[in-house]
Amino acid sequence: MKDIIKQEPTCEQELIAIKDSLEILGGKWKLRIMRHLNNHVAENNTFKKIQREVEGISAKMLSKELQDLETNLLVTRTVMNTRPVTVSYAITEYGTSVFPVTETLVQWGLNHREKIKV
Amino acid sequence: MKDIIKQEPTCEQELIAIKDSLEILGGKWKLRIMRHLNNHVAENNTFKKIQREVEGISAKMLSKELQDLETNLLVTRTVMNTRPVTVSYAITEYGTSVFPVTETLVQWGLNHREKIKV
DNA sequence: GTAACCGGTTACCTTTTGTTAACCGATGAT
DNA sequence: ATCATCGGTTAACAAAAGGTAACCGGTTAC
Repeated sequence: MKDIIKQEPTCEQELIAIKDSLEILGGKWKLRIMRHLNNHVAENNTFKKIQREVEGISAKMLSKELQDLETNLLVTRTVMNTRPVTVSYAITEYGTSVFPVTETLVQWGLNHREKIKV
Repeated sequence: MKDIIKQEPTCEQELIAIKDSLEILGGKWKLRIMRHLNNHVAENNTFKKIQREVEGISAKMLSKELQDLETNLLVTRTVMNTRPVTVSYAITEYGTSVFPVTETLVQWGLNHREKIKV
């Protein structure tokens, strides 16, 4: 007699959902990269450009994080036929679903900075 | 001639804000603990109870994470004069400001699970 | 007295994360 | 010919995060 109505998640399911999210988006860099790509969605985001603008990230980490994001279909990697060859990274349609997450983190971070200033 | 109007944060400021947030809320456990305390705000959240309900966390990690959260004024620790002594952890007023963050992560996690099921 | 529960701490270890520096082949600029 | 730029990879290493197990004092139940 189960209804088709979507059930509210239980508390346990919520904690599992957070765990799932953090497995894909957790760590120091992924959400920052996602936000950057979202903020520059119309541009040509080459490897070096991302590395310059996501402050502090090393080539090795950027390479690894972009691969992870590509694996989870959040980002695409496109080799451009320019000379010299450049590679362009772009957020996918699905990747834009991460926006609310980064947005709440931005807001919380700004608010927290205000708070501790006092 | 600066206006008092609140400025939109620049892209760089946004990335810094995310970094700030993750320094306080990042890692495997903090957001899960915060969500749990938020979901059980009316209850007596003892150490053991939290440990049972935030699945997989060890005493060591729970102890450390709760201390970190307390330091950042997101959680309070209260020793109850029960016998044997129990300790009750509660989310602070300020701690509830983290709710939007956990909420977007819950939603994203649930949605992602749906997506990869297909 | 013995065992179990509460709320942890400590030491030891592994895994993950991250850094630095060197190096690669290709292209383009001098 | 030489050097710089792009887009990385690799190796060696250090630091941070996390897990496991033993242990602590105190209390209560048997």
